[in-house]
Amino acid sequence: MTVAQPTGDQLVEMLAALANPLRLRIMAKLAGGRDYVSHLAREIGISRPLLHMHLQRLETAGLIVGSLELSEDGKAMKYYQVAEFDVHLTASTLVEAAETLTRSDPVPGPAPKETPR
Amino acid sequence: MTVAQPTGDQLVEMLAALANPLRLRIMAKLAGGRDYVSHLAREIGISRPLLHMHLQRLETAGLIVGSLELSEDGKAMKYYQVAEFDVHLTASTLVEAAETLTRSDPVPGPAPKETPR
DNA sequence: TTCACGTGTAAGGAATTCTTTACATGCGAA
DNA sequence: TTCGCATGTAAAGAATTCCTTACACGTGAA
Repeated sequence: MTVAQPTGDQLVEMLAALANPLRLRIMAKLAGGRDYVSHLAREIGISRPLLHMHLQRLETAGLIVGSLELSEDGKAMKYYQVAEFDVHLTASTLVEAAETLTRSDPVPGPAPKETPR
Repeated sequence: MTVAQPTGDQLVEMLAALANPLRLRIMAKLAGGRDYVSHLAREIGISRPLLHMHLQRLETAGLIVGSLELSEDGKAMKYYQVAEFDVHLTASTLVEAAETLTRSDPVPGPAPKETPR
């Protein structure tokens, strides 16, 4: 599935996933070809659990896809590869995205008032 | 100045700035026309100090531009408006961005080793 | 059996980010 | 002078995110 114009929530998740130097490098590495977790961790020079966490974040955001495969010598290998995506960031695309925001922050309730001194 | 293909560090900063529902709404609001801080805070329904911080984050990222102006009745008004930007997110653009990453995380030093049990 | 290498995940602390509260300034109008 | 509305910022707590350490399991080869 190709992500082009995601909803506001999806966009926020994607951007948050990409807004990290480490994850950006991970994406770049994977863009050069699929790889499995342990090997990729050594490539990049970080611990496997840490990479694992970042991979999850990227996968949840729909930026990469993982598949568990069995190597010839019987080992379980988890391969990841970049998903297809093409996101355009522009004032107008942000407006569209903001319209479909459901989550979180600004509670539509009463505006917090600033205590006048 | 129009931002099109920012450096890795700049991109991370921009994405981090946009990866927040509140700031996305702020961008969307400002895309509909420039506004000053207090008014915008009421519009969106958040406290002014909070908005102030988010605006700073957006401005630092180069996504908005602020200008302090004097209203006719002598009040200092800080107007913000969206900057021009056009960022394309694709596997290949990420690769380019990652090449110019200077900051932070993965220390090029020795890879942290996982204690074998 | 032990070692090397693959997987996953939980627990804890460090570091950031987000948010509120509170105080500071300045100007015009009542 | 006081009030309303504009600005900015500091301090403190809550909530997240990031990272390390440590444990779990499984398989093939020595």
